[in-house]
Amino acid sequence: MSGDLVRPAGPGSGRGSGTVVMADVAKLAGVSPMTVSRVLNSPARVRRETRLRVLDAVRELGYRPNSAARVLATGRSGVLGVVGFDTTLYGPASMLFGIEQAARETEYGVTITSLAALTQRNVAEAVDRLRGQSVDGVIIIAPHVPSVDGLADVSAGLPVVAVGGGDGGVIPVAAVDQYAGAAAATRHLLDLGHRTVWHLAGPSDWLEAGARRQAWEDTLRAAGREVPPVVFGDWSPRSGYEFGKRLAGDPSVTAVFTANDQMAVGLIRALHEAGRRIPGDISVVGFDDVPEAAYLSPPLTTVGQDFGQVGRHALQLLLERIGGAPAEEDRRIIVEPELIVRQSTGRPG
Amino acid sequence: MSGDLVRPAGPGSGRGSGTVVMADVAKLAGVSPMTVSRVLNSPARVRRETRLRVLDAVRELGYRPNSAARVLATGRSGVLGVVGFDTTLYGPASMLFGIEQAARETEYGVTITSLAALTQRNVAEAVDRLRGQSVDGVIIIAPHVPSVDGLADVSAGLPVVAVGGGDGGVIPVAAVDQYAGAAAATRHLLDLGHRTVWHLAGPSDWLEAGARRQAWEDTLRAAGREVPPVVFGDWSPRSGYEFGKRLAGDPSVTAVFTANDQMAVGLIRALHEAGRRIPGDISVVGFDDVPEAAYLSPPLTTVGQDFGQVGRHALQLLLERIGGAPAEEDRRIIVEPELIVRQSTGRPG
DNA sequence: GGCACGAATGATAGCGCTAACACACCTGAT
DNA sequence: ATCAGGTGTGTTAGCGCTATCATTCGTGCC
Repeated sequence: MSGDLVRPAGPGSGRGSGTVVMADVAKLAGVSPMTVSRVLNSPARVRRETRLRVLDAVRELGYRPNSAARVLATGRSGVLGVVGFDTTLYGPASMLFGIEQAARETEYGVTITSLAALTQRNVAEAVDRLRGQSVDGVIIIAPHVPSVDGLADVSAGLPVVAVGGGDGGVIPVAAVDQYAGAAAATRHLLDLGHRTVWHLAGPSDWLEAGARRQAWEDTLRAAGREVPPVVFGDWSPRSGYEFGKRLAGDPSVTAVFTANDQMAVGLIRALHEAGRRIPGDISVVGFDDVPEAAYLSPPLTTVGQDFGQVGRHALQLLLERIGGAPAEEDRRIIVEPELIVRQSTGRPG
Repeated sequence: MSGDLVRPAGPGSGRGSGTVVMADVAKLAGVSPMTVSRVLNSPARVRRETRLRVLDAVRELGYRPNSAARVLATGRSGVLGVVGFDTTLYGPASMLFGIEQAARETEYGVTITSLAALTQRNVAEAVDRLRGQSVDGVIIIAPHVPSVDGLADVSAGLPVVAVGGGDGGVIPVAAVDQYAGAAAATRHLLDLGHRTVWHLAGPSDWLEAGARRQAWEDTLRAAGREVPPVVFGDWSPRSGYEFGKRLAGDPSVTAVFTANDQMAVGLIRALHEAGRRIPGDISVVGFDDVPEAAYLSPPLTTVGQDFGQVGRHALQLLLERIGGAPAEEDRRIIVEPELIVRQSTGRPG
């Protein structure tokens, strides 16, 4: 402390009690700062007696290491970035929660950035912003075609994994098997005896929506059934409602599969308003198994996804990468969804 | 790495993962690092011509400032911490989203920490962890009695605001007027002609749940009505369902107010199963106005809260504090909720 | 008893950035 | 010409921590 007449305004400038730094601990414990650092980072390399003395000093002074300084010195931050999109939707929100939970058990912090619009540009920018914050890795919850496209360039040198409906490719992905879930839903309706199944898809540029739509179509085709025209909703109950109003007048419709539960809610509302009974007149299957699904009127048959598990897997993939695992080609973990049959589906007629 | 030649990045956007630092930019622009710093932080102090030259160099090299170094030098991080709890619930999730949205417009980043259990100890620990990450301030979404208690000590020297149902006190609070919302809901039912109103409350240690319960009780008392026994749920549809099964057998029950929409969904399900009609036999009011509320069967009368607005206000309060506004003044911003009458409520009998 | 050898600790030098001051260089008034 | 006062830029010295090497000490060995 030579020129302490002029102190740049550091964190907690002025107040003596405010900032306890490593040197303070070192002095109190009668060791060098380096030893304090070692005690905190690789305790095994310090003699037991010394270590205890240092830890006592840490406790007595209430010392907390300054992470910015640590980052600067090591290049590692202990923080992961998560890029999300519309985190009020049940899926993304659950995903975020799952990741945060999983991260907590590993001593990693989580910084989020959500996007207003999912353009490739935006995603690139978000990743870059996170890079500026020295995150050790990034998880992208952006099950969106344009956003995942060409992500590889963006991530140069920074471990990145995607989560959700990812098509995979260059970056590792943890996801639910959307195709299997949607196929099961469609087959369930056919097995009940419905001649064919209508589908309200999610936005066409969402990967998950695409996979569900494809599975629905393939399943109908494989069974030799007619494939009704697809309609694209926007995940909202309102879009389900509008679709429902359109379908309600068509007596040939006996089964509908919507790409998420919220749209199913809107759909069912419209059908009810039109006097159609569920499942008496029309069967409905959703996707997600939101907490309310079991308690709707009628309780909704749907496809359950374990978001928490996907979050954990995504984290695991990311840690592999951070740990310097070979940038293995096409690494991915797929979680199987589960068809949950409740009372919104039944035999036709 | 200091003496390295700066790879003249190819024509395209930098694929160069080699870290570009300020000195590189300075060299390329033919100025000192300090000038680069100035261009980035207070552009007005640099001559226009120089500034443009520097910005060109920044672009050409794809330079991104290292935030850790900046934090270390300035003591400010440009990152806010958010302490959350069970971010899958609609309220907290919306809150988080609102805050993140608002923060994005101010160039602040957001780091979240969610808690498994809301004890005072945990909250203190979370705040401390965030402090270690040099956040400039903290927003606590923890509408929970024990967690807010004694938060003042924890936050010594660090700006902290609470959001949600906060009772206020030492730390500033942005919140929805829970009391007014619940009072309006209860009064609505009385105005329709119901003799009294039953209530399914939220967990007793949530501040919001307490305020809603109190308003319900006060409103009944003020109207000279009998106050039925309170039952405490856990916000889940299941707890609403169980309450509903209990109430279904009692023909004297004609109106119920549940502390959130999810519980209302469960409640309605149980009543339907018991053959009670809504609102014919029993009227139901929820709280939150989740997106599905308008499309349930029947569409749910509920109390809408503008979480986005609360998030923005919380951020505003926090920025006031960070900007060095005079401390504790029992500062708070209250947002008025809105009763949204739909079809789950009607006249009794 | 002198030597090599490992374990424990200390000294030094940055990580990349910015606050504060120092130093040009330019005006315009004297 | 001379000086005050500005403007634009460079220089220096850290922010708090850790990597690296240097140093000290104890130990075993021939």
